[in-house]
Amino acid sequence: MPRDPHIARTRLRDAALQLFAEAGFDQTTVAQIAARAGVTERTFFRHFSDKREVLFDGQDNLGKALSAAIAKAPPDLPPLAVLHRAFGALSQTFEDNRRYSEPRARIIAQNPTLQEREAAKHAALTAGMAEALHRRGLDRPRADLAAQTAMAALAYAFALWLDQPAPGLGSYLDRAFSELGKLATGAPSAPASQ
Amino acid sequence: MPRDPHIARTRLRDAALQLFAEAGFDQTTVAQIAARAGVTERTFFRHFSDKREVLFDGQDNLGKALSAAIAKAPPDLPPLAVLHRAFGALSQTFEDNRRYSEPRARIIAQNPTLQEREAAKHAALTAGMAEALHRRGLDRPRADLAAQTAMAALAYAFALWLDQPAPGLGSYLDRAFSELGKLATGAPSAPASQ
DNA sequence: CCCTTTATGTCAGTGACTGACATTTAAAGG
DNA sequence: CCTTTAAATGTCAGTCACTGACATAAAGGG
Repeated sequence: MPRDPHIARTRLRDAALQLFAEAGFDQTTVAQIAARAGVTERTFFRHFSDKREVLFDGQDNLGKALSAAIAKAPPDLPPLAVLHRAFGALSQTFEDNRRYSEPRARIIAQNPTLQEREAAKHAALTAGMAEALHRRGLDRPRADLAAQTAMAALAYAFALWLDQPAPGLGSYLDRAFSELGKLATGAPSAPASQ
Repeated sequence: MPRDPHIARTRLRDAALQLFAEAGFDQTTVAQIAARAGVTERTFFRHFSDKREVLFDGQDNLGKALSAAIAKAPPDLPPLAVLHRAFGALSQTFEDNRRYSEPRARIIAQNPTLQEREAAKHAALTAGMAEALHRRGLDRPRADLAAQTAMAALAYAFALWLDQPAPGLGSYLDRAFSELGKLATGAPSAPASQ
């Protein structure tokens, strides 16, 4: 058997993160990343489908974990409650990865094409969640709607948590899902925070 | 003053739509689009920032119209109701453009990078709506959450309407926003439609 | 008819990404 | 210990999206 592909992959990921942070995404070439990782440009593209993808490695695992958590939830729970619990079950994983999430978020914030990729990843994650809900017996349109709504709540909570880790992602999630119910009936002119 | 740029732009848009439909997005080169439009490749990139963007021409107008509709809504309306009305006000425009929406949707459905761009456009639209809500006095977090929730409802209604125009986009919108309220409390195992 | 403005043409160049084929590595089998 | 073998990587040529710099052409005003 050949050399361990995990080594090259990890080195490529680290090299890319460093270079993007140092010089910016656009100013960094794939050749530079490969050189720092000690491999060839061609090898980079064997591990990552394109230059952006190196920043989104491991998203698949997240999707699978979410689907599993959704499948395990009690069968008579309302859809949004199912998703709320699924997010809660993974909040510790997010806490553990905060070290990587932070610089990554800074890089992505500075480049439109990366934001595009992130939006697509969110959409894929959402579709996976909707599919998991559908397997529980919810019809597809409602499953889509619930998944998208829950992803909005997650993004809400995640942004607050990135800015200020204090009470923990779990608390922010509780807050976000609690806000959801108030939107249709709540005060139309709540005091602007900014 | 020089020749009318609108002519070249329109010809490029039409040529691209034709070629994408005939041969697919990946199999079509920008040089081919430019040739069919009777201009140079360079001119294509002066009108559209990249190859994908030609399929999303005019999205800015949509965003501006939405922001205007949101600003005009009665000040004491709940956020989701404001967005529901704003969508309704533009539903006729969507009906008028159905001829283009349909082939466009088919092309986008066959290419991941185009779906990526669409996700990004949705995100930008959502951000614009949230900004408009914020200008009405809603705090930013709640404005974001409301905008994202409403976009989920719009996507829901739009998909149903693309599949079957029958009762009109307005009716589908009413239905989508009505479903929203039921998600948190509704039946967990509604009969699967498929 | 000249001058200015703006759209387009021309051209050379960079860098992302791919296909085809050769080469190396590490483990399994004898 | 040597051979075999499959997976991982290297090499190389090529396409195509996209860009910067400079030249040219088409209105429209004076």
